[in-house]
Amino acid sequence: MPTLKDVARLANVDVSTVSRALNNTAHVHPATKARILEAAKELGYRPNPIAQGLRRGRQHTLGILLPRLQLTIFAEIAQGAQEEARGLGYSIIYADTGDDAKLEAESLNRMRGGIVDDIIIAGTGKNGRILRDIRAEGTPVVQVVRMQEHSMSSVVADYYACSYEAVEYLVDKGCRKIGLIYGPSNISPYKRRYEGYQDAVREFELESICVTPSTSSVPNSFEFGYRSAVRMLDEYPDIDAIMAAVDIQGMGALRALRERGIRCPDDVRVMSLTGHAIGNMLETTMTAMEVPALDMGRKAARMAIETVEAKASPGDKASVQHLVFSPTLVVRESA
Amino acid sequence: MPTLKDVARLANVDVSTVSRALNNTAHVHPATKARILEAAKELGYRPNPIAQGLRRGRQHTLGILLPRLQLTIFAEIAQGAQEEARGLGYSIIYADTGDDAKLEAESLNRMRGGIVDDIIIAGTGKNGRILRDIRAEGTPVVQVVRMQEHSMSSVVADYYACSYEAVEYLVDKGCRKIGLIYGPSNISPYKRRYEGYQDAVREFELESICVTPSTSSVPNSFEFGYRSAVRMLDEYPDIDAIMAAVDIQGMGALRALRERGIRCPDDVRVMSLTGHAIGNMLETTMTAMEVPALDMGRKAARMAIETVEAKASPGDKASVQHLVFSPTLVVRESA
DNA sequence: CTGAAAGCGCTTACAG
DNA sequence: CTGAAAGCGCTTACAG
Repeated sequence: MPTLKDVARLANVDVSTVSRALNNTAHVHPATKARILEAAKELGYRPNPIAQGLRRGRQHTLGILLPRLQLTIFAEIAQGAQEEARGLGYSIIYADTGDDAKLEAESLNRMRGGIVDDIIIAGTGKNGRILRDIRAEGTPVVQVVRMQEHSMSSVVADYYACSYEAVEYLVDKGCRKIGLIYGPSNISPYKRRYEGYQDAVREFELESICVTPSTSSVPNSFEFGYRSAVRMLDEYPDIDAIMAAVDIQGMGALRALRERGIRCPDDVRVMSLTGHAIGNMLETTMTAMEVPALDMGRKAARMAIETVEAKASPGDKASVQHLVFSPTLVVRESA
Repeated sequence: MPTLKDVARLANVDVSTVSRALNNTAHVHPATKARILEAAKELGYRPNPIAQGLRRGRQHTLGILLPRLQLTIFAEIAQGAQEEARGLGYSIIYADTGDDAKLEAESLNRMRGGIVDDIIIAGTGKNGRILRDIRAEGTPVVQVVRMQEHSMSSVVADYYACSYEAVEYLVDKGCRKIGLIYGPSNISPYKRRYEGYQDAVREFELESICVTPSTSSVPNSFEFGYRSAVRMLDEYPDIDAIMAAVDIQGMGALRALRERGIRCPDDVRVMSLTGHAIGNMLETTMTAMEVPALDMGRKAARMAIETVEAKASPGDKASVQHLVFSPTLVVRESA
């Protein structure tokens, strides 16, 4: 790969002049400039971003840490973030943490120290210390989907409303026995969904039916939804609605119903509390409180990048923003 | 962030000694070493990977370009690659090309020039020139899923066998009118699936039923599968099996059947030619030729990284490998 | 308008 | 065993 030096030699000028000509950072005599541009072209010169980054102190790279991509809202978050980052001239360094605190810490530590300019994370909630250190080092951190640290910016959906409004809708449809499939309440969205559900249940004087499978499995999964639904159907044979925290759990519930010959929505309604694209691609399409995942990803990226570009001081509290997206009820077949 | 210089000052030695002590790259007097380690610890020193990369000429970063992640095999490819890369001490720079040649070229150009050490790509097939240039610059390129350039390594599945064996299976089940939903044949997996289908159809003396939707839409999508199936059912009312190139198309086909009250598998069987995780998470679980996507991602990453680590010379043909994974028939409900 | 110098943070021959 | 120097490829005050 040719370097600045090679171009300078060919054009018979100093490297600094080449740099200025190529970056339009100072007046360079038109004739000189022409010579330089031609030399650069001839050699197929392209600046080394690593060297530029080291010198400028900025890599134009955004780090993203997500629990997993497959069949979750995080795939759309990642896509939105990537689109936005690309538009702003940033690359994405992506790490899948598998919701494992150790892997997450490892990835965070790999990212800090100059390799990324800013970080977007949907975290396990167990590395607050590292995150705060990173932020103190001057790297903006934006939390997406999950909001665990109030001192750092966040882009989330109103998970409380997702639950509450879903119950309202189901009650309106005549349901009185509404079960909730959720997940560990140390993760903020699950917690908020649970709270919204409990408040609504109290409000409408319903029985609270919350179930998680006995065996431990990843909450954000088909298996988890399926097992939760099976248990619910066993313990509450007269249940008339199942709300799943996320789409993939809802798919598990639909499968459980099908296996038992229970009709949906006729016998039991099923609803996803945070739907995204997949709800519309099923045999029985799924009614859901939809969340604008692509937009959330875009916003998070923009927020992170703007903070860097504004060179906000590390502890600048004014630059901390919390964005909350409202869900939209999308009625399909399942409820 | 503290630098080597800061550590050196605190420990009262030269930066070079600190570097040697921290990297275990030469004998350093135990006492000195202890002092240095303590100083490093006290300051919370961590090496700047960007500077290391510039100096060493290696970034320990792997670039991955994929058409899209959502609901495709590429999400698993990405995950496998990421797991493997992590294990080998590499980060991932990820770019979603949306199967757009321009975006792909843009991403490739952003990645070249030092930011990544190697590249994994499932490409559009339209940037062969850039890929060859990148390879000539010394950056190993591994093609995954799609194999467009014979001069570069690849990790793919045997798509021909996927089709051929699926037809065999369906014929064995008594099917005689088997339709194929596929995609643009300038993309190698679609082409191979088509060839396998045609050969099998000829072999078993069946009618060739290939349909694509009139309106243009992304082939790797639910919509595409749905529309293709609808058209097939209209034009061949006595069809008894539908093979979909990919899972998400198969889901579209299942939906089309459901809407028309056609029973699956009783009336029409549905099969995916390259199944992955999702086939098992549906109301009607989907019979598929399964492809080990996670493994393919892992292998591709390992291949790319090993080539870098071996410092293979750019044009070293000996380092070009083509890996082909065989599919496995997984019988579920839909066929 | 242009060159020479310093420096981003690190590593690695080269002396001693 | 350790320091001083050069250099990875670039940018940017500083002179002129």
